[in-house]
Amino acid sequence: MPGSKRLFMTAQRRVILEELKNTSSHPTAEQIFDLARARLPRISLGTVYRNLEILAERGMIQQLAWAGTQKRYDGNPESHYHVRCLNCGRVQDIMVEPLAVITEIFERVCDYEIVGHRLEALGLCRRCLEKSRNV
Amino acid sequence: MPGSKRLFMTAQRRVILEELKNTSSHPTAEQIFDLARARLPRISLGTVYRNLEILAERGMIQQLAWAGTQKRYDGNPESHYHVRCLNCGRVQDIMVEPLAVITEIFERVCDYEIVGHRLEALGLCRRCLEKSRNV
DNA sequence: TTCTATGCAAAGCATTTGCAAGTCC
DNA sequence: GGACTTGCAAATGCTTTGCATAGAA
Repeated sequence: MPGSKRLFMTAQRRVILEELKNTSSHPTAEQIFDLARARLPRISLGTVYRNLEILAERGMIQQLAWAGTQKRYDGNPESHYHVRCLNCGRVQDIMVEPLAVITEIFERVCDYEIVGHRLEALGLCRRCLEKSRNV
Repeated sequence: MPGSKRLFMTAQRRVILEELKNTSSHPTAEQIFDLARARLPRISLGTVYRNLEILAERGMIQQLAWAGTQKRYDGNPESHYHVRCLNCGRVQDIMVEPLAVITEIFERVCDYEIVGHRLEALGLCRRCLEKSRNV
């Protein structure tokens, strides 16, 4: 079962966690690797992936994973929504309370016991909108 | 721009489309490949991927990028929601109109132009609920 | 001292692509 | 006939894994 092993707080793990907490850009593993390598030049990409996996498993961070896209990571473990720019791929937080109405509606129309949902909005960020206006 | 080319209805394309329309199981490309190969033994996986891409681009089918590692496909091009059973992994269609309120709310709290969203409910299907009751 | 983690490189997996030959309209 | 597709195989891109060594408690 996940979480049954002891968790050593190595320099690598601490740096990864810190960098993730210090950004709101929902970076990819590669971007986190770059941030971490600036502080620990010998850290490897494999270590970054391994730690991101472990930290997500323990609920210390969030993994934003949709098939067909690169995974992104969020230092905020609280559940919240995101918007993704279809043009540049940027992901940002949405400051909205979880929508209970979704659970209510879904429970009414199917015979599942609904325990949650994953919702991500798709759109165009202001930067990309402006760029396309100036073509 | 997508859709500017003529679209030939080859045997491969027809079979892929038919198999997708005939199932409600939201198969992966590989599963569609197996279904198609039963009818066209020489079809290649690359052709399946290419056609799924083209058909989705033209709005004839849907590409579902859910949590997980593989994309899934839906022969129903109308946008609709899905529930996933956390226990057995089954995915089923939800017969609900797209919730416009989601777009409204998201547009109010961020400066993106929202063009859509992906929403997947998570829960336990009746079969799994009954099984757990009988333990 | 023991269990856990790291670096490195190789492997894995889903998907995409180049190309010559074939097919559709 | 010309545009579009196919099969095949190689390439790509992201992620995971094996293994010997290093580090944490």
